[in-house]
Amino acid sequence: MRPPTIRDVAERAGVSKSLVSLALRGSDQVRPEKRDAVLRAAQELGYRPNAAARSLSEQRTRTVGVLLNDLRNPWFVDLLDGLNSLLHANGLRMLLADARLNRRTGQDPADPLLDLRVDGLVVVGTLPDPAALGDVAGRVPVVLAGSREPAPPGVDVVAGDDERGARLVAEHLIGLGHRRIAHIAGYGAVGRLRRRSFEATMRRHGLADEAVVEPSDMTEEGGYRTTVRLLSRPDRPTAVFAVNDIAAIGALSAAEELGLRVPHDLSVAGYDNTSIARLRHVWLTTVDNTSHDIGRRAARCLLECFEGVGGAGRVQLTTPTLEIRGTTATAP
Amino acid sequence: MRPPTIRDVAERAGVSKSLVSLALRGSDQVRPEKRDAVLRAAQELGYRPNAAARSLSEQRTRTVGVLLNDLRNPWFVDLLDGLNSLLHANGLRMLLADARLNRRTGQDPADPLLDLRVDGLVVVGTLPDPAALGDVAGRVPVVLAGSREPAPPGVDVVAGDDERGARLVAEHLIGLGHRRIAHIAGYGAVGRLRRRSFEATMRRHGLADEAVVEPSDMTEEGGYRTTVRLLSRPDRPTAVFAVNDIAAIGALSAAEELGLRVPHDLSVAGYDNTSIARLRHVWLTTVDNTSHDIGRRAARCLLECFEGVGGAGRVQLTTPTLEIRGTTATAP
DNA sequence: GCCCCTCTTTGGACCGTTCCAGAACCTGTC
DNA sequence: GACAGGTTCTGGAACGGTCCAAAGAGGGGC
Repeated sequence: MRPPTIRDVAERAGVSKSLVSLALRGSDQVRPEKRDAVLRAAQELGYRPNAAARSLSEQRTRTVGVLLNDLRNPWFVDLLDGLNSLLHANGLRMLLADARLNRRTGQDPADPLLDLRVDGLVVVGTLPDPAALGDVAGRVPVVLAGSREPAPPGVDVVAGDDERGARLVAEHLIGLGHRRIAHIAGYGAVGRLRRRSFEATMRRHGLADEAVVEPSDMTEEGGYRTTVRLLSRPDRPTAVFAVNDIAAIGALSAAEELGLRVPHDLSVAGYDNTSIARLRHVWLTTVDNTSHDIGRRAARCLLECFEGVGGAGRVQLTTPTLEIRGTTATAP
Repeated sequence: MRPPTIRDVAERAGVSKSLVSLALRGSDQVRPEKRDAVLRAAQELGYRPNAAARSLSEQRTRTVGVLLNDLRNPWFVDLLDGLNSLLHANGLRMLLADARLNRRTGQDPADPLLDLRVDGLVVVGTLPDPAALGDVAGRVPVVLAGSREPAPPGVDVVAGDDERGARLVAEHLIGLGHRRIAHIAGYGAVGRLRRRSFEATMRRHGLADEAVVEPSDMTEEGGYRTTVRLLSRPDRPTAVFAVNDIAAIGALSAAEELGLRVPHDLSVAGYDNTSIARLRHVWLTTVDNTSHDIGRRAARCLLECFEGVGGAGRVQLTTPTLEIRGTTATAP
């Protein structure tokens, strides 16, 4: 009792398998009555084309692989949404893989996707091992989305403008009268850009000496510990700008624990506008990266690659906006 | 410049393609020197077996489809982890699909997975349209994980014991001296079971008249609104048990807004032990569903189905545990 | 009636694997 | 040196689609 094949449909409709193939793909070379007969037969048998056979023959899978670095930090959800909407409209399906899940096996996290011969690859966020991308990029179009890691030649990058976003936050805090402002920094390209832009903005406002920068690992725990350190200094900052929302949440906890009220005694800002920042209980001032737009652009990039246009190693930046919520206020 | 095929490897190693196939799959029928020659040739050419061709020939894809209902609520992350560990150990890959993303197209969200001829399907959480599963279950082994929706015949179910979990929460609150306890209820099987068990436990402790139940849509917004309603009653409850963590977060916001301190004036408990509940800033008392274990069991179910054993429509329940954190305390 | 042209339809090759029956190659025995 | 019996290796047939060259059907003009 195996699933019906195109030959079964052909037999039932009384035509050749070639005609079934033509009819099912909506060719206008087929006489209407035959087309209807084929469609009816397919319907009655519950026929579904076999994707493996099709991609073997077509030499393409109509599938785009999406490599996520960590499902736990849900900042990428909107990005996927944007990506999917455009890919879907072009008859492509999306295959998700979690780099963290496959990491333990020692092989490249993209391997399963490459075995499946995906037509393109979207790498979302910062990868554990960006070097491995070089090989991959030679075989299949690759787009980096949401992170500005240095890309191998020929790989397009779509991401938010981290420098602009960090500047928005810094200027927002300075505008509120804060002078002593701390930055919980992160790693990778994202961490570096946000940090540099924060420092530059402080300098431009003559506050170079008031800027405090402490590194963190971009987790809640890291944000917490870093903030405890920051707030224990004699010259305590009145505002903290965290490299991402998760670290900002850690900062909130630290403030709370040390008896400081947010935003009355301490202002806190994050980055990414994750769903956590939008929780009323958190209501974190943060930067919105227009992730949906990033996803759409990444999709467009890939589509262009398929047509032989793209792949020029372009870097596209989207313009982030500041989401002012409840964790920032005028300096005490 | 197409990727090398098994024939290219055969030519380079000076053997037939059949032998390459044998050698690459680790057969012990191959003389060591030939095996090494094949492996070297494959390595040099950067050969990767074509998954489409293989599954066409093998009549199986070595792939399990995982249908998620919503990536936004990250309670399923541990579940995936458990699922993946066992599947991976058995040479199976995991393919994620988001039911919500594909919903807009009107087709069944499992369609892309079925076109790919996945060997099995794991449905994670409550589906928008459970009826559609009936058809699918006839074609391919299906396991429902993490939700106790009524399953079509032959579909196995693995989930946490919601009744037990809800009882744990109710008894915890009662033990803390709370009498007037509210439940923010949800929908679906999960919502019904947790609610019933809450009510039964209250009754068993002679508190049937003190139990207040209000429905919600299991979102943060819903939890917020429901709690505002609850706390505006003349006979205000001193504890709130929410159907899930997200709704509990909404409850926290409502309490905060109405000037009630948690847990001093109001105790709040959730369900699922999501990463949000673990945030220090939230530190929510909640029920841990042992999701990792649920994932492993779901994987085992599928593996049994592949061997013709399972598929008996069994229901397996795991034993949840109570995570007591900072949002519950003795009654005021 | 014949030829040509266009519109439909068809058989067969091909995509890259696995699987299987049988060929080729050893090794030892008489 | 022939033969048996085991171990290695190979060619060709699947698997289920797409694609293409060519065959068939119809219609119009002579």
